[in-house]
Amino acid sequence: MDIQSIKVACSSCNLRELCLPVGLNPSEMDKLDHVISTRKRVKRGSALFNVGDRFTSLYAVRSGFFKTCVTTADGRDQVTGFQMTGEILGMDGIVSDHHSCDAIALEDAEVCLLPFDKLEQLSREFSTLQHHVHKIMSREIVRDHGVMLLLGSMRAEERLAAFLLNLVQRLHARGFSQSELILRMTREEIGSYLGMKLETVSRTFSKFVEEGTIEVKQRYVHIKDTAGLERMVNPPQCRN
Amino acid sequence: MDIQSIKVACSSCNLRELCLPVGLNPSEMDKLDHVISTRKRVKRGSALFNVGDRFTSLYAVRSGFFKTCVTTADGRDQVTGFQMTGEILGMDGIVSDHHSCDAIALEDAEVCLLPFDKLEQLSREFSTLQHHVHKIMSREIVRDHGVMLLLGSMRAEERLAAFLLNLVQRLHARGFSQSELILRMTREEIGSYLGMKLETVSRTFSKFVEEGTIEVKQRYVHIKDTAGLERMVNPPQCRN
DNA sequence: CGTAGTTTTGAGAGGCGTCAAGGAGCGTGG
DNA sequence: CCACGCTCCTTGACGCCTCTCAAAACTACG
Repeated sequence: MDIQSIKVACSSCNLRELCLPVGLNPSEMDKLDHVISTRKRVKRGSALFNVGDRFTSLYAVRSGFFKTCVTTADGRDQVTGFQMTGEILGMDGIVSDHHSCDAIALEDAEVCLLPFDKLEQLSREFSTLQHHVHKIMSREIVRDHGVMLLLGSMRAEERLAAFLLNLVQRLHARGFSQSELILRMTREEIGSYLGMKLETVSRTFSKFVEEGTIEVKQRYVHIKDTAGLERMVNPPQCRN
Repeated sequence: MDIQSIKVACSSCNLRELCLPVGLNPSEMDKLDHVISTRKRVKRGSALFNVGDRFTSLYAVRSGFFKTCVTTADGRDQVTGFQMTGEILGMDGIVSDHHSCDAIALEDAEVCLLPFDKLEQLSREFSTLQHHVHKIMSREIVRDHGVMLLLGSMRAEERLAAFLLNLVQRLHARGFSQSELILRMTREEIGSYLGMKLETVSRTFSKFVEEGTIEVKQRYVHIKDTAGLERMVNPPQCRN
């Protein structure tokens, strides 16, 4: 059987509570199964799609970890997000029928293809799915606004604290620890996402370690003082 | 007649080439007219919606100028965008049924209400509108990614140059000059959007004036050297 | 014409970037 | 099993860009 086109079904997927099908009833789920039929493997370091690729479908991360990034004419690039299990990729491509960012797998990954024309067609048939698609796009917009806030008005420590808290929170929602995580990206990629240089990321990690807030061993991070990180992001007593 | 609920029609609106109805045929436009029936005036300085307000509809800017901004717990806020004629506001509210940012009119404004349930209903009836709604949301996502790039990897001069170019380009698409504009926002609001302090914004304006790239008189800006600004954003010969 | 809001400009400080060197982890091949 | 090289990470020294604080000028508006 061709590994590139495994037959799959949302209805029997253990991610259905996280992914596209949340909130659908069995009959709706059944219809969705007809739309989502193929998976695709992406090797670590290779692209799910690149800037300029024709947009045909959204992708749901089945396993693995992705980054999306945009690039300037002069070669600087900016990581715009990290996507994990159950999250949806590719919405940037709808507006112009072509992708406007690269999506790179940070570890061997598998995605479910959601052909967009079929998704639209099914959305016209039942409003639950339609509204759900709208919510997913809206969530992305709200998330982006949060990143803009981070980039526009936080300092290095606050950015990294917010980043770590966001990561563990998402991992926790997937059944992982609230206090331990393995970073799937390099310091440079973290820095690109947070608008700082990799040296500053490294120094800030070291500072957190000195303060006893976290433990770090390479990609492994143990958050010893969640409240401490939260205080960094939202200083409680400077409210005016 | 109540000024708060003017009967309106997309089909006879002079913004139909910029706004929601682009690409619809006459019969589709006719259906859209049944959904979009009311306008609302918003005075300069007051809010179209605030964080936490219940989300019921999108808004199309009919006239005037808005900013949207998010706020941290400790009172810092970040302008996430400026919206002008023909642009759509409110998509942040879909995901949680409540708005996650404030939308403030920077000058007396008028918006058309697009009740979202009716918009979804009509979207299910014809795919042109459905796809168009998706495109509008996707465009917002792509725009946000651009802002993230700007905030994450550009210096003050590049940010302001990119900002001015973006503004005139959008104004030009609305029939205004390619080289002259009136800023509707304060230096502080520009700074908040671009992730810099108002003093830095002012200094950077002054620098551009000294270099002869622009003329500035308060809110009035005349771009004398568009190519010069473009060179600032995309340095041509530093490619690797 | 006075007052509040906005903008400009200056001086000084500090956070983060830049440049550079060294170290740790990991896969590959002998 | 160890050596080697590669990538990634850490740490230091220094400099610059931007922030902070402050004062003054300008505009708008009542």
